[in-house]
Amino acid sequence: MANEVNNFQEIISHCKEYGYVFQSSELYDGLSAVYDYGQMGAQLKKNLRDDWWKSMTQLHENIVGIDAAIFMHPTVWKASGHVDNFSDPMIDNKDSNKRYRVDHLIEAFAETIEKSAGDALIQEMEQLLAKDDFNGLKTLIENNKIKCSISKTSNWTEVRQFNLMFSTQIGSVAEEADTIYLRPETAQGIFVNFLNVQKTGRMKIPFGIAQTGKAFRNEIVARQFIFRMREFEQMEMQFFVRPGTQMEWYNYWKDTRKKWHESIGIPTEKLRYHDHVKLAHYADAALDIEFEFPFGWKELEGIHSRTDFDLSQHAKYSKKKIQYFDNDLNEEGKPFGNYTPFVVETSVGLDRLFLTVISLAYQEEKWTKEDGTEDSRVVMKIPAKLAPTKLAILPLLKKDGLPEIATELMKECKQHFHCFYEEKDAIGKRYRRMDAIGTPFCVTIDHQTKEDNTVTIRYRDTMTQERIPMSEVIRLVEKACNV
RNA sequence: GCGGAAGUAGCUCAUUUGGUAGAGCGAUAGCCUUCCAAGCUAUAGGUGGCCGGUUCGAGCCCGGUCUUCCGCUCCA
Repeated sequence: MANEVNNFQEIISHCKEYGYVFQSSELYDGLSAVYDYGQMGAQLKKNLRDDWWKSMTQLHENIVGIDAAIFMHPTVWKASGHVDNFSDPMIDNKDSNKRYRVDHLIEAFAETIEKSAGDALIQEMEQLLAKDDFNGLKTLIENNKIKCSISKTSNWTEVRQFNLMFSTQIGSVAEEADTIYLRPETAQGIFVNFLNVQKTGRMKIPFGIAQTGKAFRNEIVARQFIFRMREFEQMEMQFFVRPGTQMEWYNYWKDTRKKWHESIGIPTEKLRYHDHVKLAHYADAALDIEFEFPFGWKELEGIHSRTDFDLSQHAKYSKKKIQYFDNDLNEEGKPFGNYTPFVVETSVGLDRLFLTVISLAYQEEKWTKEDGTEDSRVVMKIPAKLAPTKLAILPLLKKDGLPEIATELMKECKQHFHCFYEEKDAIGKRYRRMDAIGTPFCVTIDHQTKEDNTVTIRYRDTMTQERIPMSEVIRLVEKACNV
């Protein structure tokens, strides 16, 4: 099986051709950086999500799952810092491609001119900023002939507000300024439910809350297929720990999460850690688990030690006490008592994980047949436990009672896992179609089946086949899919 | 967001200087077939990304727009 190719463009085409990923609203020319999952993709994505969910909740007694709403009280985003930190008007210089915050640009200029004129300028700027008068700000910059410090030109774009968060209005009347944001991260839904879950679930620290769900970011540049989308799905878990033990848990999750990625078939050499040098305002340690995508090493999952920043902020903004009473005894034999727990977060992008699996699975194979002619196939070597369809049931011929036997087997197998039945076209063609969508097993019903109830099972990855009793099919497939 | 390039059937492409679109593969239906994209027959599928302009006439020229790709920039 030589000449394996792994080209990103081909992967994208293949995803479309076989019903994995479509561009959103393609009928209307598409919507930039938004994608839909097709009939195959939706199932693969669900299988990934289910495996993660199981690994977090079912396999950890001290982690529970929730499903928080996308809409949240607007104050949540003030407390989290999202409103204040990421909504400043910006302007670009077209010659240097340098982007400036408008207020910084004007303030810097004001310091270079006479003080009274500078003060007047800043006062004018603040009035315009308060009114969100972007045209006025542009005019102000032009009238003062403010130049870019790099290109020394005044060739500016329009002033724009780069707001990370999408917003809409709640209620039937928009006038109340009840602006609601689509969450830019799922984490806050966990933090605001910390007390609910801890009390009703009688959770003892350390414990975790897991959640999967959509998040929305109005990215300025969103490219590279489903790697960076405006609407995407996160799978994350916030682990609440006693202050001072966060590094211990940070290291535990760093290790545990990488092992999980390996458990779904990602080779170790394609994964690496990347420690953050510059930390976000809430973190005391952070790293990415990176995967070597076809376009380079990129973040797949983030592990952040978020300290008590989030819970403290929500306590402050809600004016409610968000603490935990720890009855465990410390070295002096006294309870640890009340404290605000620290948080270690694991946050993986489900769409990125999907892309990871797809780009590892996609392979073009070429070989020389026994008669000397060339042959080839495109195969998706998706691990059996993740594959959207587990088994194809194929009568060798469309007559002699073979379809009847195959249909009976189909009826039985579909109770256990996703199957696909096909009697059209030559057997080789059907095998290739199953290769293309990543079905790991095909069983073929032939004339011998009528004699002794055996079938041939054909393995996707090796293209080899063997004869097994028909009664063994379900057990064999289930075993392979639950590894 | 800035600069550059591209857009014709599901896919890959053709259509000599403007004269209202074709092929291969694929798909669907049938025939034939005893295990890796075989063969035969038939059918479906395009207002040439979209809008406008020039022209007697535009897939082809011009403008705008949308989407994609490449480079730069950004990514809490």
